[in-house]
Amino acid sequence: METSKTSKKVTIKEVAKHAKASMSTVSMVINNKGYVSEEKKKDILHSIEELGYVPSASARNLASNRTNNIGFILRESHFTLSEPFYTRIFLGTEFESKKHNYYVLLATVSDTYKKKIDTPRLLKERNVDGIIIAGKVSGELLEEVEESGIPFVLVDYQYKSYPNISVDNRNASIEVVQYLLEKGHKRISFLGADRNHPSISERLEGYQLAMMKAGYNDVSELVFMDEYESPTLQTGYKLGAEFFKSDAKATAVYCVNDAMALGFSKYAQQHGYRVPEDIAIVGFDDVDGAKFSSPQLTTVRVYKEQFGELALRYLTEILDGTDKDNSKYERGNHTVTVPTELVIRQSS
Amino acid sequence: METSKTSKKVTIKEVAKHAKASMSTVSMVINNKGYVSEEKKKDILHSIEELGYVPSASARNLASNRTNNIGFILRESHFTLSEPFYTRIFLGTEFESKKHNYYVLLATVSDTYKKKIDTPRLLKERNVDGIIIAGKVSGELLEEVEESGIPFVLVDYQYKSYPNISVDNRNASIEVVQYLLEKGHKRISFLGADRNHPSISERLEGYQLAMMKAGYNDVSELVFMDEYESPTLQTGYKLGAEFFKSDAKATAVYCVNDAMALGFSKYAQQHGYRVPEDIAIVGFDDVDGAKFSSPQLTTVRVYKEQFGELALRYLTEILDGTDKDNSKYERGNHTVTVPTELVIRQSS
DNA sequence: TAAATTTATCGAAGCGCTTCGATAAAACAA
DNA sequence: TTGTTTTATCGAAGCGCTTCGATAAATTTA
Repeated sequence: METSKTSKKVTIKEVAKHAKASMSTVSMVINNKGYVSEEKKKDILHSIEELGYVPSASARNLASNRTNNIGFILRESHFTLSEPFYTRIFLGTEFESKKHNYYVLLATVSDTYKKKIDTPRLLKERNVDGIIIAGKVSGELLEEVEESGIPFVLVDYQYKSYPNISVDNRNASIEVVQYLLEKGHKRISFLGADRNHPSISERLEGYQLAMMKAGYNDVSELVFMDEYESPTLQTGYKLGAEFFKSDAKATAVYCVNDAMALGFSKYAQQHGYRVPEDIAIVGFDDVDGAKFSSPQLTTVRVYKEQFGELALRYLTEILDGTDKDNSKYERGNHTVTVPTELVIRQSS
Repeated sequence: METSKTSKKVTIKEVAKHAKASMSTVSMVINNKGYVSEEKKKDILHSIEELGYVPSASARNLASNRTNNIGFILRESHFTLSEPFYTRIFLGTEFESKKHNYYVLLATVSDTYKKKIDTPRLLKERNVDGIIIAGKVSGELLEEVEESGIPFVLVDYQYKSYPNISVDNRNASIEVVQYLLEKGHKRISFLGADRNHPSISERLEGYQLAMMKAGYNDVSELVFMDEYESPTLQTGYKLGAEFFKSDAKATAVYCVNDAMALGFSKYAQQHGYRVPEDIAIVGFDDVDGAKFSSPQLTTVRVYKEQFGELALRYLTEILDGTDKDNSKYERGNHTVTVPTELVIRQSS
């Protein structure tokens, strides 16, 4: 690409003149649609190179009535979490957006979302073609987005039958249990929290399913849930106390996430239990801390970037109307599932 | 605001008709410029409300030759750091951007930036009015941005005499040393790393200055630097070993950041030194971990969100040409300084 | 009181694209 | 061969705004 002599902006008109074509033909080449002969196309492409032409986003947007922006809505507290889970998802979206020529506009919403008052600007101004909503957000917001008519997908959260990208929680749980059974564990506990969170209940279901399949029909005394707490390190620690005081007598614990696993592990070690000799521990998420804990935590890895990528891809498919092929979506037609991987480390 | 009957988009034309004014007058009201009588203004504002008019971003941008976007450039690795330092700065920018009616476009660049190849799309397409660059980035990138002619400011990094927002490192250091002296410490050590990082060398200078003022003219045996390492937990741990083997005999250590402080603290405690009884420790940054460590870390708090806010504000001032009043910028005319706060906890 | 300036309003051009016919040549069918 | 359909190209309208004069009334200045 030659840098043009003057730094004046090159327009499609000049490209057209240079390539001895009409503006419309140039436009067709740029957008790769309509009928253009190979020669003409080559000429035009060449002129574009030569002149260093870059289309003006605003002009295209105005003319085509699209914005080329995707909104990414996230709760503020989720964004600044020290574990960069959602940050990574956002990054994945960012990456993928380049391929599809979208810009991603981030909008954080407060945890106490109020309809009409806190409406993200990008929604109000309709400055996006589609929206990605990550993590659990207020139902009011979801309804507002739906009312707007702007296509959207949820990531790592489910609500009604809105399209969403989710971790394959059930299968991941089954895999964990099977792994633990193969390791020779007879009694495997489940450590959970907040029952309202879809991910948690799905993980529990997967666990129950796998246990049942292995002949354990009643796992109730093996399940430890702090149903009204968030799945944090503290909750894990607390449940650790309950666990060791109970007569669960499990030799392995499957924790609903890494934070809880780390909390549980801390309790265990502080009270003289060796990990994994006395008690094996498996977590979920594969946060950074999992690899650096001692012992290093066996866990289910979730590919966060991929999560964001998939969300964007799914959304663009909806936007481009290439969403026909629902066959590839695994659970029903509104959920896309991202695979996980069991990462075996020292804690099991 | 009434929701219009049909969900068809309301344009400025309809507002004009409704308010019995011309499009140009409506435009002037929206942009708050030119001459418009109070009554007319009221009418127009009323019509805007009534029709639920929201200006089309693309149309304004095309007509006014601005984009209303601000680019935020960040190294990818800085974005996914588990300590959300830059993430918070970004968030601050996001917040402030709402007030100024800008959208923030994030562009992450790889750590091995290659000119022309890795040029962020928003730069190539010139889809921003101004750019914020956070943290240390490749000089090539900086030059490319400069060449583009798009106004920019650096955040938490300095390069040549480009406009930047920085922590007031010198004064913060002085405050730390004075605090420690008042606490009765006679020998105060400094723990640092990577000497090329402007922040680190400034903190060292501040330390030296304050010590000198207190009558300690030669602090060389009190300073521990791993000049070619990054200021990480590991580096802090390593320097801990050096420190206790040396004959610095300091009773307090001022660490260049929290990560190092935590590493140092870990070494100290593992080797039987009590914090703060045997050795007082002060960090820098006030990361989340500082509050949760044991003992809780005394540190210099940096207001990350404010950082981002200031950057955006500074940039908009440049863009709007309201940058005349340089008097408020403290060190020279290209650096804006954000204040810090000493947070006293248990480690000192 | 006349001239100059400020205030108020409007029409129209134009920002740089996309897209909708119109037109015609080339390819295919009947 | 004649009619259809497909391929190729172009001109022009128009997307929704901003902004530049033009015009004129109101206000200030000389």
